[in-house]
Amino acid sequence: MLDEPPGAETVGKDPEAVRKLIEKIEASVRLDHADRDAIIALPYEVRHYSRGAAMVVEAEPPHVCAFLLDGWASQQKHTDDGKREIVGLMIPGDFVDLQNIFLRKSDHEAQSLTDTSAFAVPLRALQDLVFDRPAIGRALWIDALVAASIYREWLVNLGRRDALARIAHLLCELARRLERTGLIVEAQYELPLTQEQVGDITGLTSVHVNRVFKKLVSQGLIVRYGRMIEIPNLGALGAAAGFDATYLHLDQMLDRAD
Amino acid sequence: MLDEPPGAETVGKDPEAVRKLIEKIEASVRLDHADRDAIIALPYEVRHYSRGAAMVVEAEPPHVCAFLLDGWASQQKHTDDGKREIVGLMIPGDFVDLQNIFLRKSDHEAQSLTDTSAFAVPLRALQDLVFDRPAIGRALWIDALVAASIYREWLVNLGRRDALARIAHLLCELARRLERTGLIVEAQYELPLTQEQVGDITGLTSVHVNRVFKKLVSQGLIVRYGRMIEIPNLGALGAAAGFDATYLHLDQMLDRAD
DNA sequence: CGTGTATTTGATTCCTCTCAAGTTTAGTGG
DNA sequence: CCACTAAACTTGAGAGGAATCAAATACACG
Repeated sequence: MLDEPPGAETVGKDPEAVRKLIEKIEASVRLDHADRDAIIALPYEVRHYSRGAAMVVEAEPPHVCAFLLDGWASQQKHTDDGKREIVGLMIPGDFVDLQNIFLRKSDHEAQSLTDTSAFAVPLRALQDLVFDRPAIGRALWIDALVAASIYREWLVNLGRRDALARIAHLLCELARRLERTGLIVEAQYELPLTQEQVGDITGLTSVHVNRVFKKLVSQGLIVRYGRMIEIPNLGALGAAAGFDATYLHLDQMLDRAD
Repeated sequence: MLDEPPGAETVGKDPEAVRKLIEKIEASVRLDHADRDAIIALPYEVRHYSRGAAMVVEAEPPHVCAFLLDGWASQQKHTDDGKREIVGLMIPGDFVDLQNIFLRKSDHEAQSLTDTSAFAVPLRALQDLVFDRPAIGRALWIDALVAASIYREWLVNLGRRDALARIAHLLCELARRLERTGLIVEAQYELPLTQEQVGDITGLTSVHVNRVFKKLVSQGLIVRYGRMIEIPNLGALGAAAGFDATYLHLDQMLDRAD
């Protein structure tokens, strides 16, 4: 059905994956039977991507939108002299390419940061769903707008915070986002990013990221076990970061009476 | 009909304003008669805002979405220690608060940078329009997604470019955006921003912005007459900035055959 | 024309980068 | 299962770009 890019392997159907997508959408809007049936009727494939595989290719017309079932992915752009900036992170439960749903070509690329599996839907089918099923359309709007809100907060992070606050802020954000997916256990989570990638997110070099990590550890704000991060006191880390979770719009995820 | 915030003055109806909104939407999608009638039937007010007036208030439930008819506006956020970051710029033809259309409270504030006039529509009416008229819904999706694309490019700007390239990039972007609105005359446009505001966009101090401006002038990349900026050679400035206009998705603005 | 705002300029400091090298970890094949 | 290798992490020294502090000049507005 869909062409298969390198690094991706199609594994076919999986009712469990459909259930996860419905659950995700129902976190922000109320669906009726027709809405759920429309999702169930979506043409789709579950795909596995190996670490580092391209999920969205820049300057190409996007054909597929992927809902992340497992693993992490990133959006990134490059300057003309080859420097990289990671402009977005996607974790399980996020859409990888909703940003391209109505655009003719992608202004960025997306790749998997770990081995990932995703629910891939042809763009055309998703576009139709947005207009045919208003409740689903609203959920996708909300998802895209929250992603934009995160971009705005990252702009503040890069523009107005020093290196320590930037990294602390990133760690706080990930803690709050992973919490919702149940990926936090005893204030710990795995951060599947190299220090170079953390630098590409925060506008720093990997050398400086390393120094800041050590400083965060020495101040007792985090504990590291390999790539596991423990945040013994999220409030303290948040204070160091100037973190305020409003921009994550977590309240959108509760049931809304309208 | 709508409550009037301080600094804003409602001036009532204006058929010319409705025409401009329709024109803007028709730049990206094809509308039929019913679509146009739905826009004409929108409840709205034309409002004037004086320079510095709040157009969107942070943490408050947004009630109105404004389409900018004249003047410039900005989106901004603050760190907990009071530093400001301007995360978005709106020029005539942009929506001021589309980012909040489906969110319960705003994560940022918006204010006018000059005296402005805007076409203000109650959010509820705009939400209904998105679902009742798919063509209009698509146009608003595109607008929101292009705004998000600009956020991504600004992230690259802050994370990976030095001061000179950052400011050069901003000037290139504005040149291309203003061009579409006919606000460029003989490679010149008015930049209604103080150097402090340019610093708030680019993550720099006003002192350093001043020095970079002088450097851009001494290199012949720009000429300044007060707040008029002349770009004698957009290609040269673009090269200094590493500017690539793809992210503005200007091709979305042509007619699309689908 | 006075007054507050914005711009300009200089001197100094410091945060982060760059360059360089060593160490640890993870992955691979014999 | 261990040796080998590449990638990732760590540490140090020195350089540099932008911030900070301070003050003077230019400009807009009532």
